Amino acid sequence: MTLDTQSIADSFVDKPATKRENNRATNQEAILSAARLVFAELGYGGTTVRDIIRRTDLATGTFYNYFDNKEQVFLALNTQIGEELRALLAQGRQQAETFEQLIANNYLTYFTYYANNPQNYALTRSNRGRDGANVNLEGPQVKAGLAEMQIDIEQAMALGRVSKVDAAMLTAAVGGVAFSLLDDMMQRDTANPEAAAAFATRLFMSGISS
Amino acid sequence: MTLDTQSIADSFVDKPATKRENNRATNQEAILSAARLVFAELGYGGTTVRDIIRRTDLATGTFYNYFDNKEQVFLALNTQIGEELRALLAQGRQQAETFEQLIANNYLTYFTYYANNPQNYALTRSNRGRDGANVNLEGPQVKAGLAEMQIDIEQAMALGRVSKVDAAMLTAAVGGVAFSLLDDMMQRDTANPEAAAAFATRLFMSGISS
Amino acid sequence: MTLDTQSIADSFVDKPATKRENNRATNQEAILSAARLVFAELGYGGTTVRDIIRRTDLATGTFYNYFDNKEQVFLALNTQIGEELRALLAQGRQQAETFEQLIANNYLTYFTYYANNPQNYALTRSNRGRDGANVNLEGPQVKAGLAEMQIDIEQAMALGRVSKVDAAMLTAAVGGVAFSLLDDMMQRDTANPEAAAAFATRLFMSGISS
Amino acid sequence: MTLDTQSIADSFVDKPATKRENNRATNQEAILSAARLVFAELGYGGTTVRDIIRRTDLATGTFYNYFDNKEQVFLALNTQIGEELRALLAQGRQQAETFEQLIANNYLTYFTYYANNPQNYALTRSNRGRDGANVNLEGPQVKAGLAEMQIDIEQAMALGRVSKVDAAMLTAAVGGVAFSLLDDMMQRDTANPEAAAAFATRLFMSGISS
DNA sequence: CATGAATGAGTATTCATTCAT
DNA sequence: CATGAATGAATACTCATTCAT
Repeated sequence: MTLDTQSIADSFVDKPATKRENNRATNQEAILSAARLVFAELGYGGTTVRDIIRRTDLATGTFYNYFDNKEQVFLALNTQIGEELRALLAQGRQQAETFEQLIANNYLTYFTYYANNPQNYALTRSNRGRDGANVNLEGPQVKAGLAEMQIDIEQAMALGRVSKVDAAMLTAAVGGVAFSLLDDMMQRDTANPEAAAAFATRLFMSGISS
Repeated sequence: MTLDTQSIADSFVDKPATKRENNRATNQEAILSAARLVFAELGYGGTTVRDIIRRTDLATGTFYNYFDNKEQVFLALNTQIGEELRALLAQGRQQAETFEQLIANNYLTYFTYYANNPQNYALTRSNRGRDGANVNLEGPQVKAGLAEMQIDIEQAMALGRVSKVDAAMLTAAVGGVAFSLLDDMMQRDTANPEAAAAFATRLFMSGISS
Repeated sequence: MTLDTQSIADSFVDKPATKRENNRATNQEAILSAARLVFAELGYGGTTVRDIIRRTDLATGTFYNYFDNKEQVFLALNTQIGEELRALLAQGRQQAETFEQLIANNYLTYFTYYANNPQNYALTRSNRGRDGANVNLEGPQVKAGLAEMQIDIEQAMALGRVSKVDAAMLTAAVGGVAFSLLDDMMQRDTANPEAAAAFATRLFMSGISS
Repeated sequence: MTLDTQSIADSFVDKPATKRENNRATNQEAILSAARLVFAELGYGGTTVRDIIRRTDLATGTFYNYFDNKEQVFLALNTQIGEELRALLAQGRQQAETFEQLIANNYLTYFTYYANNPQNYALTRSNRGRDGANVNLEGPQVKAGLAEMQIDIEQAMALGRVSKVDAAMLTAAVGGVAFSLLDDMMQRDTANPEAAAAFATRLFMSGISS
């Protein structure tokens, strides 16, 4: 976290960060960091702004200098995770030469990411906004990620690397398996991303018939 | 549901309910019905008891003559749907002679049920607040349903009808595909349960490799 | 209790109690009896009409056929105890030939009554009305009892049986000692009305100077 | 109380409170002051937090910035009075050289205190709901005060200044007479603490026999 | 900008009382 | 008269947000 802040500050090379700017970045990061913990613990609905600010050495009013309300912090947090993860996934797809590699890379990346960031897993699982949207399946980041994957899937179909089926359904299925196997993996005593990825890949490549 | 209504109607013929009993049943149903709508619209966390009874011509206090609190109505609603659906699914599995039939029957039953009960779909998609639990994946009814399915899957494996793989993972995958294809189907203009079921079945039987 | 009801019914000799009249007396007594217990347990403020009726096999609505509200039952209960006790006290005073006897008789009667009726003691201690009145010291029954005692005290003074002091103060003091020694006695493991009465009598007759 | 006010005023001179600190003290006092009035009027049970805050120009939520609930304000109020009074009483006993002086000092202090603070008298007379406890006789402050007095009484007995009797009973009697004579005094047109104290003292020293 | 007290709308729940049956 | 469900006013308490310092 210190690293992040540092690097953000460093990027203003020309006009070196004044004390104030530094504080601004620090405070914002402090709020995000506290929010990540609290959302993971109490869930979105159960979390209050005061819960977040309490885990900070800031005052309640200060929160509103950085975010409009609870939803915005939550969004920022999810955007952060989403972008990070989507970048990793896209990279994995680009390096794939076969459809199987594409699938395998993506699952391994996905399961490994959360196995290494259980904090973010908990956050992802705590989702829900006033509108009843399930961020797990419907959050803007997830939608974006699935849309990107669907494009690559369609491309693979066009290239004949995979039999032509309903691309939307296939994408949905890939996502659904990802979510459910992730849950299965995370509630086991020791997470085994490789096993989960292998299972999912085999399923998509050849099914499970005997 | 049609059956229920019918049997209620029948009971008026044989043993006419007193006006009071009648009223009691009517009110209970009114609350449940209103709750179904509101939960679907606002989600579990976003729903207040007042929201529910506002959609009723009953007084606030009356709510508490029927349910202890918001959670209890939600539970009642989900139990109702869950039991109904699980019964249908179990029946479908029992009638299956091959693993493919088992999978196919279940998916068709599942997708058809929600296609015919969009109201219940919306409810199922609304979720829990406080504890961050996602009813879609973790509600007691869903858990029970998946547990039942896992038993049948293990049996199929024991009988050699399907290759032996990690039963928990397979069950999770079956569930994940169900949820994600359901979402995909429901947000299309016209739901096509047969297509979704066929897609899912083929996926599990032979994968999608070209 | 059965005796009471019986005797009330018996008093209508000419027009022997119909089943309904009998029920009316029975129900009223059932409510009073339940109320006595509940008030003693929960205090006046903590008691609800439903608490009372719950200890009865009557329905909520029935309560209002017998009493206007909680306060009225409470009043009825206190009136009952008050009249009973006042009668005993008056009798004791009438039999006294000296002032000492008067004091002694009254204290012994008073302490003995509550020692034998701890239920009523608890009730008496639970007092309070919406107006903040302390029934212990200010309830109408207590006021009446003290007024009666004051008359006898004034008479004793007129007869020269006791030195002339402010009769109101003396009456208040007699009452205050009664209440405080009663509390002291009731919270001991075994109540000793004789000891308490002896102490109080000696105090009023000759003080406690060495 | 005069002293307190004075010292608060003094503190403004030396270390002028910030406007915020000042306001905080003002609000706290406003709540306590309003509570004193309302409790006196409606009794503890009859008082609601809204009743208190309504007599203030503060908002409902503000109450909870200062006190956890109704009970806490009540406690604060009683603690305040109790400590003040107990200090005065203890001082009076320490200055006494004979048992008569001890009794006389205490009664005079007690009656004078309430004669000068009728507001506090009313508060003291208001009482507890839920548990049926009578603050007049059983509040923690009163209990503490009586316990302190009992110790001094036992000491006086040990020193032979007063005949040995049951110390608990004697303490209870002293308390009972204090409460009842206080009530008697306060409901007269003009309170006469000296007369009440003289009466009580004489009673305890030599009784009232002719 | 930071602070943290003040605000007051909002929510769950209770309970005395009424009234149709 | 008995019943017990319906009523809705009332209460305690929370929390997002504002704003004077």
